Amino acid sequence: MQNFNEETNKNRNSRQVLQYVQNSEPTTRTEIARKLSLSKPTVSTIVAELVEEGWIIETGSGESSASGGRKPVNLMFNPKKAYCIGVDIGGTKVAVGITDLRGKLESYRTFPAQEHQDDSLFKMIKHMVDEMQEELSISDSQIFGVGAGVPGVTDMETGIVEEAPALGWKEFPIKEKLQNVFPFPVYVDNDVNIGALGEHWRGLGRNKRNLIFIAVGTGVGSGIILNGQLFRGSHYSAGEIGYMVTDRSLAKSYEPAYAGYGFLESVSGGTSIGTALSGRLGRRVSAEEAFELYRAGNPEALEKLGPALEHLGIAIANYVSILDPELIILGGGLSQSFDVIHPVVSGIVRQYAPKECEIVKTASGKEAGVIGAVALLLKEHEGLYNI
Amino acid sequence: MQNFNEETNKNRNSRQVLQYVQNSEPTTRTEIARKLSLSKPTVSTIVAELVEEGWIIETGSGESSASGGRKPVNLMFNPKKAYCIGVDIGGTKVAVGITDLRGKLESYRTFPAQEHQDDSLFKMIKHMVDEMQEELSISDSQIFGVGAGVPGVTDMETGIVEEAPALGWKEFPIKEKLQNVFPFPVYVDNDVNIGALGEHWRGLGRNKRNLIFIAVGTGVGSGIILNGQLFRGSHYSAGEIGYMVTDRSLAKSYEPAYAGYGFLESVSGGTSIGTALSGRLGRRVSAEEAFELYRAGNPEALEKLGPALEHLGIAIANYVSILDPELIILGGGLSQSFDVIHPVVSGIVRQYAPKECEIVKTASGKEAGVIGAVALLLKEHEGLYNI
DNA sequence: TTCGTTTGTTAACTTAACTTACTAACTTCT
DNA sequence: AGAAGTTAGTAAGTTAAGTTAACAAACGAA
Repeated sequence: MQNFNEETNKNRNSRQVLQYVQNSEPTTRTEIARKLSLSKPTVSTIVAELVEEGWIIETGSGESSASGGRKPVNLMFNPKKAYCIGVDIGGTKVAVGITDLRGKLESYRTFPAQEHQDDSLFKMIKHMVDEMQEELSISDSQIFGVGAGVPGVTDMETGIVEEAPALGWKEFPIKEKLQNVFPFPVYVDNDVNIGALGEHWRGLGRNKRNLIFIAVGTGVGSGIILNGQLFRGSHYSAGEIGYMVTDRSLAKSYEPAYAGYGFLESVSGGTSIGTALSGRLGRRVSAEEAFELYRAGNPEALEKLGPALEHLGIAIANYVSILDPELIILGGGLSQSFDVIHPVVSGIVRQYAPKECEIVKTASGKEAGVIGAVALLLKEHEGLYNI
Repeated sequence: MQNFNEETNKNRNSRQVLQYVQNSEPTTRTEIARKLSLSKPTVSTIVAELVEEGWIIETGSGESSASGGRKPVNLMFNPKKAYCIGVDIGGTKVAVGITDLRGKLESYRTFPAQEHQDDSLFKMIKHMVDEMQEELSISDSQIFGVGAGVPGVTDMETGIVEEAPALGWKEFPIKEKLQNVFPFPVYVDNDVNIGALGEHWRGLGRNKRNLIFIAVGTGVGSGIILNGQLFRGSHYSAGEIGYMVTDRSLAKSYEPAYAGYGFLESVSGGTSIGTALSGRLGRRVSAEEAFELYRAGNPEALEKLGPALEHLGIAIANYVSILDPELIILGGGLSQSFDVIHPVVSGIVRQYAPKECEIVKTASGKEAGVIGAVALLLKEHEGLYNI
């Protein structure tokens, strides 16, 4: 029974049990046996092993049922069995954190990205992690692995960043670089995918099978979770909503906001909104300021921002038409102006898409990137433990 | 070892072996053992069972390898172990066929849809199948099951057609109706999903992990295969490309071609193309005729058809931006004018989408619907056999 | 205190892998 | 032609990981 193809049967069952305990705390051996349709002895041996290894903790006995009988032993998942490192590399700052297996942040720190280049960056990351480990007295053997997010198209498997304009990287072997400083398994993906994973694991997308995370900032990008799995596409470029065209006539003459920018981000991205209004008003306006003016009913702002929001709305409606997701989560810098964006976008979705779809603003804070990176690690890592 | 959760381990391995034999004919016990990393004895016992049951046939011995040694016994999959019924219900005609497990059509016949309504339709289908079974001398016990395609939004699980305008159905329990006449497992899905499954199984999409099948006819619809699995969305309405908006300004004023029609099918669907040109020329023109005039360089046709094709191109480019598929297959009535459509569409995709994507015309014939329906049956059926 | 109930364990059995050791069949080298 | 070397497939025995059946432990209530 050693092998049914790379994965032993026992391991499967152990994983199922551990997963069940996680999702149904507190639980008992008998309950597990019933729910997973395994026999009681099987569950007992598996639980014994998991308790031995420290994945599961027996906590006092629970309540016996109405009709009497022996009280069950409560079983709880032990989220401190191991710790995870999450790294969120952004254009301006780098965030590093250590979480437990539940995604609870135990320690977190950031440093400016620009000060360091190439190898010095990774030494700095390692240094931060070492400090945090010391602080929390977590030994290397307790570390499960490293997950990292990068703002650019990334090949999960080779770990090479095809292109990350914000960092000036091209064909950059980030996984290798991280692996050089960390003696743990390393997983890398792009920042929007990480955002989607984070929302699915710990954010508003918990228990949703199909969701889209859209980050509207300088550019517009999105991560797609279908059937509970991140969908990356054939060339790791699924979710490039920034390239969506929402106006045939306009598309013929549009100018990319930056080289390599797509249509949508050129008409609805943060930079474009700012510059468009700046041109109209004759002074430099930031995107936030533009929204502020829009809220105040400034006519120029209404004139310039209105269409930008409509384009975004159409792009999202198109997403709904194609993928029929359960939930769309908006994140990124512009999600601060969700109060302005939401009515326009959801009106357009209702008007044009065949099905409705809830659209919400992300509830995660600054640490979302780090937690998403940890979600990536736990999803991809082929260990006993799995989200 | 009875249960690791609904599915025994043995069954998994049997299925893997059978699948391997199918895809790698002819093969041998030793090769299977190597490729699936199972031991030789294990493979021998599994193969013995499969031969006993008739799934696998031993054909003469093969060639021994370069360095000598005993000649292996060649193993072949037996596609005649069972037969499948495929039903393709269209607005104008109904097609029924019987195929073997490879999807080879053994018998096929059609009849007009309108002549029959409600229960009479299903009696007719059953009658046709009975005739074909007799002709081929296939007993009920050899029938694997029934797959069926319907032109409308269909809930795979309950088997209820939400709405099929072409047939005048609403909340129609088609699975139940078919189950009433057939004593075999029945699976139903909508026609574009079936088209996608057919292309993936026997068409141009073989061995592709991610593909889109787009049917351009009266309306525009699509089926999505991601990671080798049909993606249906949260409300069974994924792939509704007909609702995609490709022009913000135009969308504000467009009139649906029919009630419930989306933007894209209203500007690029077959009916709209015909009527648009009819209006311009002052006489009734069919879509085919419109393409004919376009090929001949007729200025009115260029003026009306050009934008329609561009809208379709943008919709497909948006698809590529979002899903990054490996292949897009065009089908439906208008794919006859692929020579006209392809240059426009692929030019637009190259211009606006972040990655390239091959776009081809379906190579399947009239029987595609029946074969796709069989593909659905084999995908969904939880038997030993699986595509 | 005793009885019914529920939890969890122990013991014996079953299944389906595995390993090791074989036979069978074939090629090639001498 | 016969020996040596190679590869295919089988037989016998072992091991892992389940199963069922029976029982001990713990508890509530009559």
